[in-house]
Amino acid sequence: MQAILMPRAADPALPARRRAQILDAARFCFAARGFQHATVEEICAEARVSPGALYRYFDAKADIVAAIALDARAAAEAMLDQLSAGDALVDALAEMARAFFAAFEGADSALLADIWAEAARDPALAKALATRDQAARDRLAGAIERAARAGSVYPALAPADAAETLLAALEGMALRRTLHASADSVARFRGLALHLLKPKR
Amino acid sequence: MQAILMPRAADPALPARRRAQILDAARFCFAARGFQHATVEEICAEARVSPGALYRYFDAKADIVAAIALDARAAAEAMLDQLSAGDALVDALAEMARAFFAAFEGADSALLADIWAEAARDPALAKALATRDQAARDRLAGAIERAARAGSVYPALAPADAAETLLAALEGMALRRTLHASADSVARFRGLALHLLKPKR
DNA sequence: ACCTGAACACCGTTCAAGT
DNA sequence: ACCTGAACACCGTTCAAGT
Repeated sequence: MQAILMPRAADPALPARRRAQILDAARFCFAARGFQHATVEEICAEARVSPGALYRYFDAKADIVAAIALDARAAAEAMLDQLSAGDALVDALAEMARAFFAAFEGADSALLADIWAEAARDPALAKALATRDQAARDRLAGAIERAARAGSVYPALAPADAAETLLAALEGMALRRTLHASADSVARFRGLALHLLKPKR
Repeated sequence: MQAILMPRAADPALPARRRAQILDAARFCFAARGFQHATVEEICAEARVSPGALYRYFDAKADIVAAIALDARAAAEAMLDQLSAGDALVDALAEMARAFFAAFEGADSALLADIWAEAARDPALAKALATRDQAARDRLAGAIERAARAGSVYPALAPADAAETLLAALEGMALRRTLHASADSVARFRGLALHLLKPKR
């Protein structure tokens, strides 16, 4: 009888597994049919769960969106972790730009804009993004400062300002690839970094 | 009888008037309740027309959105027309940035991101935006080139590249204001223009 | 020609019922 | 505890009927 009133805890890893299962399905559906166009029903079918089950793990479709949006940006920003080696900062930045643009290419191109659109109307997502962004900015500013101290670059701006300006340009260029799918965005970003950071050679 | 088969054309200005009436109402509703949150029913109530009437003038809600998005950008980009006076190019650019940021402030902050999100999945809007954007870029590049020829700036990049980079940074900074409502975006953009254009003094 | 408004289709979300 | 799936509420869009 106690066994009924206080049932043994079922698989404690189940919630995490279900979440992953749903997120995977959502990623698939968003990539296939676009971000707002994919329906909860489709996600459920792909994840093989009922709507009721989905809503047990996420409060709303927007939450799924937010989780995936954060993941997408985190993956693209992970490049910034490799920036500690101060020697070839500009090359490392160009590589980061390449990775960032690639992350939001093709079917995912709408995702970048959608993240901003969601953030503009969802304070919780905006806050989560801001936290992540602050970390990215700090890492970039730190890399610039170290390189400057080592004498390998002569930044035209304070490290924090240079970092913010570079990230803004990166974001803007990524968005603008929607209009003119210019293959030279990476080169342009590299050129900007070059002129803002003025490396030794 | 002919009068019935071929009725005299009613007020030929009516379609334009109705469109303006609906767009005004939509602008009001979007500003009040946000962009995706405003319903067609609300817009109809505000414009004092029935849904059927609205759909006579617009094929879909997305078209209303697109029309307003284009208008908003056009207004902000109109600043670029004042750029022909080559003497204080950097100051003029800073003023343009201020106007651009102001256009997408507060309730309209989501609008900027929504424009990009819509463009990413609506080729027609993307094309319209691309055309407008090309014109803006050309005007900016022209202003830079004239200033360079006059010897008042010494741009670090080719005019076209400088223009594209500046517009990308402008866009990115405008978006990033969603995260940190930094009041110094204008100053930062001015700093970037300064370093890319290197004015005489 | 232009409009109305009820009806339709669709989709995010909930909840009573199951195991 | 976890899940199902029918039902609900809402909203973009259409269309038969009016003038």
